[in-house]
Amino acid sequence: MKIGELSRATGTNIETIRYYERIGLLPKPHRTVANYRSYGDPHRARLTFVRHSRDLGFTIEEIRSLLDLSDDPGRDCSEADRIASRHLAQVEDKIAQLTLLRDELTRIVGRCRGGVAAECRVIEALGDHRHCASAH
Amino acid sequence: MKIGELSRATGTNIETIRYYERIGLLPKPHRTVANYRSYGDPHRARLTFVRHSRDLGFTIEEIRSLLDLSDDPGRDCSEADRIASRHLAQVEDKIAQLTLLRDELTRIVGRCRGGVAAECRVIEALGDHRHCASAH
DNA sequence: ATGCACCCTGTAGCAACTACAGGGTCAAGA
DNA sequence: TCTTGACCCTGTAGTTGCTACAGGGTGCAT
Ligand SMILES: [Zn+2]
Ligand SMILES: [Zn+2]
Ligand SMILES: [Zn+2]
Ligand SMILES: [Zn+2]
Repeated sequence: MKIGELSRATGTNIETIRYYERIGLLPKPHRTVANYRSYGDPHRARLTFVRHSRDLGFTIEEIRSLLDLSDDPGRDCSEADRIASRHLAQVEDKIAQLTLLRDELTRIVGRCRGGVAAECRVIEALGDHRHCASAH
Repeated sequence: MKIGELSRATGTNIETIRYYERIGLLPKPHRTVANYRSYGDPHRARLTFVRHSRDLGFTIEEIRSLLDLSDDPGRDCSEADRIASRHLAQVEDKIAQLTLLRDELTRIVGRCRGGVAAECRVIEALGDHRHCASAH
């Protein structure tokens, strides 16, 4: 399989595939006589794993650890669990933080009654955190 | 006021202040004979506006527009409202997306029963989106 | 005079890509 | 046979919003 096919098969940008190879996340594939990259099913599976993990918000370094783990089938899987749990906690933190932000923004947006910038409550609120109802 | 004082007064890293000046978000301040930056209250207010807007998640370009608006007090403020509303909508989208992610991660993390990597349900789930209950 | 805190410029690094520029390869159609 | 177009290659630079130096200068106290 050439890089364009792998790209279509996994929904990954070609440049991204080459990027993953450069940073050592994907192994270097064989080359054809024309120096084209040539991939097999294990490459496809690995890239699918990477893309899916990225879609779930894992960082490249986390994915690197997860791949190391899955390359070593006899190892204890508790590290995978730890990485995923920590990531879940981060997502929960982020949701909490964005929820505060949303509430504050809702309040700010709701204050504008139209008119000129000098009297705009949105601009006023942005200039002074003391108008805010919570930390953020 | 020297840059260190402005930094403490606004809770902004010194390097960040110089960065904002470089990209034209803050005006160039006067310099002392020793070539030190010298700030006044309007600078402090502007930087406070910038930091608070950043804390609320606005991008630098959005802040640039908001500052342009507040520099021109007679202008109609509807653009400020539009920028803030659009940002609010983006935050809401992000929350929705992260909530889906959280649910999926919760499901994935809950599947691990310990054991070796070869049989780990977490690693299995990361490798195949078909194990997922929703899009993400 | 010497130490220390502070300031200066300019450049490079971070994450995770994305977008070229400038070239090579290959199969199909006129 | 020639050419067109789709594909591939490498290498580098851009994106966002900072942050971290390196290598120097300034100002005040001891
Ligand atoms: Zn308004
Ligand atoms: Zn606030
Ligand atoms: Zn497991
Ligand atoms: Zn999935």
